[in-house]
Amino acid sequence: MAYTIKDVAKKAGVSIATVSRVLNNQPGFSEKTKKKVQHVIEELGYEPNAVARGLINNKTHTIGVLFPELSSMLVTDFLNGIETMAHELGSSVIVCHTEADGEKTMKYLQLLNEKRIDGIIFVSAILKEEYYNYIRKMGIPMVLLSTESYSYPVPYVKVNDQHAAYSATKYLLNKGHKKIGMISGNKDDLIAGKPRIMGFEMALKDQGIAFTENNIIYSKGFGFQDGLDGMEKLMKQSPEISAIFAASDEIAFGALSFAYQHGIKIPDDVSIIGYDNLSIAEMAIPPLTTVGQPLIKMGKTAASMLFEMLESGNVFVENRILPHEILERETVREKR
Amino acid sequence: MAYTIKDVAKKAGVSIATVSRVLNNQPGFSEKTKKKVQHVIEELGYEPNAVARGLINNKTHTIGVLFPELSSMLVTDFLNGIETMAHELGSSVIVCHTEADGEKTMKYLQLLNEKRIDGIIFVSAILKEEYYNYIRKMGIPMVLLSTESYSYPVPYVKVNDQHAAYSATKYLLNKGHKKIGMISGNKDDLIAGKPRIMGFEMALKDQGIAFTENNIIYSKGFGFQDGLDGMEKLMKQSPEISAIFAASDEIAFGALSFAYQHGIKIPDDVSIIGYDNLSIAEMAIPPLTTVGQPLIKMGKTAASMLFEMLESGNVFVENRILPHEILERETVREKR
DNA sequence: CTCTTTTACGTAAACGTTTACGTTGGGTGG
DNA sequence: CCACCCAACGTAAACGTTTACGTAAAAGAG
Repeated sequence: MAYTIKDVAKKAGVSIATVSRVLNNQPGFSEKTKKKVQHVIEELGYEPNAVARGLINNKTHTIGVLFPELSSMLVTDFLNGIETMAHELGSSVIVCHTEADGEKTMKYLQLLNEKRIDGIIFVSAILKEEYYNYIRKMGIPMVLLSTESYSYPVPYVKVNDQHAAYSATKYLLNKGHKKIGMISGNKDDLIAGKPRIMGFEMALKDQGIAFTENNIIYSKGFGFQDGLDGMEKLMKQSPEISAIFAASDEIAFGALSFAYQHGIKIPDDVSIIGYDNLSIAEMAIPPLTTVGQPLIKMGKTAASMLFEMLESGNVFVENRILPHEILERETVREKR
Repeated sequence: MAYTIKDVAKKAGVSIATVSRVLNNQPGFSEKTKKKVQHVIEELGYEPNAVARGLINNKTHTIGVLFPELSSMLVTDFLNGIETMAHELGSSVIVCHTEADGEKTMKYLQLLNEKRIDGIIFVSAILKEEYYNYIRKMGIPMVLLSTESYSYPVPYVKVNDQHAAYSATKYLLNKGHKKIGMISGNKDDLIAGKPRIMGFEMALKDQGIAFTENNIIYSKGFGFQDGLDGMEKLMKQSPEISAIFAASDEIAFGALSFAYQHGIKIPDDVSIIGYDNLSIAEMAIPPLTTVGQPLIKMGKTAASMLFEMLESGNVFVENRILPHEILERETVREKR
C-alpha cells in the first residue's frame, strides 16, 4: 500500500496538517520543518492521493470529452489539441464515444457525473435537450467543439461552415469553373450539413450562376463511402460538371477513389476541393486541395475556454469562430 | 451542490448504511425499505459520488493509456478498441500522450499514480527501466500494446512482426517478384523495426534470393515523409526493383505519393505492399494491399487482459499474439 | 520587563462513501 | 413460555486529505 500523509507526518515528527501545508505551499511552517518534511517525502517516495483531495476540494482535475465516434479521422487532431492544453493546465482527459446514440450518451454523462469531473467538451454532435438539461444539473461548465446549439446558451468553438463553404466554392469559381457540383453531407444536419450547402449555393448565386438540384448530391454522412456513392451519382446526373466541392475530406477521398476506378482524371477532367484538411489530405493522390479547419487549434481552444470558465466561475464565455484557410494542393486546376 | 447519501437517508427515514446497502444490493434490507429508498433516489435524482467510493474502495474504475503520440493513425483504432472494452467492463479511460519523451512519460505516470487509476495500457513505445520500476511501485497491473519488453515480465498483445513481414514478402515472391526492396523503419527499433527487417530478409533467403543492403532503406520512423524519402532513395539506389515491402502503411502512402509525382505507375511499374491496414488503406489510390493488424481487436484484447489481471489479482497473464492477415487490394500485380 | 502580535505549529472536523459491529424485534423450535 | 436465531436495521469508524480553530512560543512594541 502506498504511503499516506500520516506516514510522512509520523516520520518527520510533525502533524499531518503541517505536511499538508508544505505540500500545498500554504503559510504556517518554518524553513527548517519544510526541509525536514520534503526530505521524508523524498525518502518514502510519497505521492498525495488525488482521490482524497478530490473528495474534499470538489475538484478532480479531470475533464470528459464526448465524441460521437472514435473512428472519424477528425478525432485524432481534436483529441490531440484538447489533451495537450488540458495537460498543460494540470488536468487529465477521459474519452467517451457515444456512437451518436442518445441512450449511450446519457449513460456516459451519468458516469462522468458520478466521477465528478470538472467539465465537459462535447464534440461534433447535436446537443439534445436531454443532454443539456442533465449537464446543467451537473453544474459544471461545458463547451461545444465543432458544433453549436441554437437552443441553449452553450459556448462553442467552430469555424464558420457557411463562410468556409462559400470560400471553397468561390475558389473554384475564381479558377474559372462554371459548372460546379457538390457532394454534401446530410442536408438535415443543421450544424455541418445545411450551412455548407448554403455557403455553396450562395457563392454560386453571388456569381450569377443558377443553383440547381441537379448539381448537388445529398449523402447520409461525411464518410468515404458517401463520397464514393456521391461521386457516382453526381457523374451520372451531371456529367458536364468540371469541379466539385466535397463537404468533407473523407467524401473527397471517396470521390477521388471513384474517379480513379473509372478513369476520370483529377484534376484534368474534374477538379475537387475538400473540407477539413485532415492530416491525410496531403497524402492523397493527388494531394488534396481543401478548405482547412485548424483542428488541433480548435481542440486547444475548446480546452482553454473550459478552463477559463472553471477559473472564473462563469457559466458562459465568448464563442470562438476560428479562421478557415484554403490549402492549395493538386486536385484543382484552372479552367481555361 | 449535488445530493448525498445523507439527504437520501434523511428523506427516506433510514440510516445511510441502509441506503448504501440498497445501492450496492447488499443483504440487510426489506423489500419495503428498498422501494422507499429507491423512490427517494429517483425523486432527488441522487447519484453516488465515485470519488468517495474510490477513496474507500481503493478502486477508481479508471485506467490510463499512454500513447507516444496522438497524431499517428494507429491510435484511433487502438483507442477505439480499448475504450469500447473498458466501458463495457465499467471503466473509463484517461488518455495521455507522452511524445515519446522520458521526462513527460514520468510526469504522466506520476499524475496517473496520484489519481490512483486501476491499471495502465502502454502503447507502441519501449518500456524503459525507469517506467517499469515506477509502475511496479504503483502496484497496479499493466499491459503492453503493440510493443513488448525483453527485460521485464509484462504481458503484451501484438502481432508477430517478423512473421507478418515474412508473409508480406512471401506474398510478393509468390506473385513472381524476384527483385524486391524494402522501405523499413528504424533498424535500431527492436520492437517494430528490426523484426520486420528480419522477416523480410528471411523470406528472401528461404526463396534462395540473396539479401543485399542495396535493396533496403532504413528510415528514422514509420511516417509519410519517411516513405516519401525512402522511395526516392530506393528508386535511385536500385531501379531494377519490381516490388516493395513498406514497413508501415504510412510509409507505403509516402511511396505511393512519390511514385505518383514521378510518373511511376503502381502497380504496373512497381508493386507495393504495406503494413498495418489502417482504415485509410482502402481509401488509397490505388487501394493499398497490405498485411493487416487487427487494430481494434488488439485494443480490446489489451483492455480485457488488464481487467483479467485486475479481477484475478495476478500480476501476469498470458501474452497474446494476434493473427495478421493479407489484405489483397490493388497495389500488387503478378509479375509475368 | 510586560503586553501584544505574529509565527509555527497541532487538533479535530469535514468531504461522501463502505462496512464491521451492535442492537432490536419477530419468528421458530422445543 | 423460554431460549435462540436471524432479518433488518442503526452507529460509528475508516479511507486520505484540507482547513478552521486553538495554542504555545517567539518576536516586537512600548
